[in-house]
Amino acid sequence: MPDHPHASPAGTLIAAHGGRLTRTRVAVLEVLLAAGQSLTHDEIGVALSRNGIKHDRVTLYRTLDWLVGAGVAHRMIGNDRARRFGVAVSGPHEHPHFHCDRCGKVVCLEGAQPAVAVSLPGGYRLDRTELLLHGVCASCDKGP
Amino acid sequence: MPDHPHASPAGTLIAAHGGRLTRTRVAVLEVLLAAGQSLTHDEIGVALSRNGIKHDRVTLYRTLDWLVGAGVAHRMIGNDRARRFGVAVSGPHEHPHFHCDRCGKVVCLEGAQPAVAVSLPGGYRLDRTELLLHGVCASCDKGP
DNA sequence: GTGTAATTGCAACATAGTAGCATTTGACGC
DNA sequence: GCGTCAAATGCTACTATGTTGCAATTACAC
Repeated sequence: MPDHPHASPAGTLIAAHGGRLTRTRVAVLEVLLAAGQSLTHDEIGVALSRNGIKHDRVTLYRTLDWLVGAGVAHRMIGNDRARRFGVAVSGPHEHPHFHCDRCGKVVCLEGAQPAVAVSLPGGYRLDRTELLLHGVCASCDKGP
Repeated sequence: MPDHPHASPAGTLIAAHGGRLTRTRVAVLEVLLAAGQSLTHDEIGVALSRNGIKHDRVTLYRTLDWLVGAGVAHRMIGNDRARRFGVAVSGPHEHPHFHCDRCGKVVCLEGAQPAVAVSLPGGYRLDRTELLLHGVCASCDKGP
């Protein structure tokens, strides 16, 4: 394992949120940073194993919960009812998502959330809106 | 139990889709029609029991699958990662949904989906967009 | 180095949904 | 009405996803 974990971007990010710097946290965050897209617990677990990081299923869940609580990562629910995690790039999570109906991949779209005007029933209070685009991603569209 | 199941709106709807008219199907569809909002399998199960309809958990899943396959009902995933079912009122499911973050209730909003312009990465193909509004519903906002 | 509270790892539990298969039953022809 | 038969049901058992409790370990402050 690297002997200067504080030097990595992941380590810096964790320290900045007052968390203890542990093997699993650094590794998970590095996976998320490298992925550039949302991943399920399972995909993250596989990536950790590939990187030679021994870990427990529960620890992974708790690590991700901590990352979400610290505002470092965000969580969303896919059509397959599995939660997906990604790094929270810019504060509140106010940008559209694209969900590939073929492979289940979820990517964050860069453009800001377009303002939408919807009439809510009386008494309802709106906190935030989430725009989800469904379709087929580039890699799935090429291959069969 | 009623002795003329074909006479009910639920019975007519089922027959129109070439399905067999069974106790569970009629009862489930009646519950959905009466609800006016999306329900989880569990909520539907409770409603069935209240109506004195004996049923099995698996049968309920399969009944709901059939209803979705026949285009009579639609399915969506809530933040609690449970599937919710509702009657498909108007063909494709192209209207916004409101999700109450307090009680988890999901309601279909009547207004049509506003057109949104989002730039998709190259090679991505868009099928449909889903607009999800998060907030607190009227009944949750009143009571603590 | 030592103390201590945050993390981890394990086992058990919980919830949502699916699969296989024997039994029951709705629809249809008679 | 009565028999036939595939569709639908009701079991049991299983998978997948996620959570809880608790004892052992470990990062960090001193």
